[in-house]
Amino acid sequence: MVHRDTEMTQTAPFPAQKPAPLPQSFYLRPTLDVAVDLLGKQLVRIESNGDLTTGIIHEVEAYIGEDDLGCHARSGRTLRNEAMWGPPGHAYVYFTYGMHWLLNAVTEAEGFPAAVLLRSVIPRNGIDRIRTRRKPQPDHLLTNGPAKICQAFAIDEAHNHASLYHPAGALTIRPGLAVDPAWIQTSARIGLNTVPEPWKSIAWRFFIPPQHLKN
DNA sequence: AGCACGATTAACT
DNA sequence: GTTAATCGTGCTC
Repeated sequence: MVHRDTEMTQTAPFPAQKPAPLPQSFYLRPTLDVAVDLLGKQLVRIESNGDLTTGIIHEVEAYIGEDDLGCHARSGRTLRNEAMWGPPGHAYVYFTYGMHWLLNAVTEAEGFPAAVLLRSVIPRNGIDRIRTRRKPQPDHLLTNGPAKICQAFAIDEAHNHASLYHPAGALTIRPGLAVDPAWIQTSARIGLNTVPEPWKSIAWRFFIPPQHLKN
């Protein structure tokens, strides 16, 4: 299989030069720890034809258990949300607003529903492909939203339950940039408009302002 | 069976 | 700042 890339600076073939995916054990930890540690990591999409698209994760949110009234698990296990009860390190991809897909990484032990929503990445490889999939706009607006990521990386229901740690997987998360803890900011989670307190305001959103990641 | 709404986005005033 | 788009899901009747 030939791996192609649009970056002029890319010389060695993928994945030889790329680090191995984060192991499943990375995700088998408290969700808040996983969320913080996902900042600076690389989201890596390899399509069946070898096309490579990657980006640096810099904004995430944690959703933790049935007691978290902002989490889809609040209404119990259903066909839609069952991936959150599954093994850690797999994808939970769901459809919302009648048109958008959103990507989460499942965390904690199998049987406990929790996940980290990927809200924003900075494109690294495959920017031309991202520009094609997204509507024309400035680069900094191409992947700065959870549904934008899925559109830019061609992620949909086919990836629900998929492993994020299998080296040959279509969708993996791999080591990326070193992160200075001082860069990390927190806030309430976005879009939980009708969720009761304290869940609406709890600071389970973690992000790094993009200027820190200009490497 | 019907209905309100969503872990959003883009376009609009 | 506001709002349409667009439909699967979960809740009510």
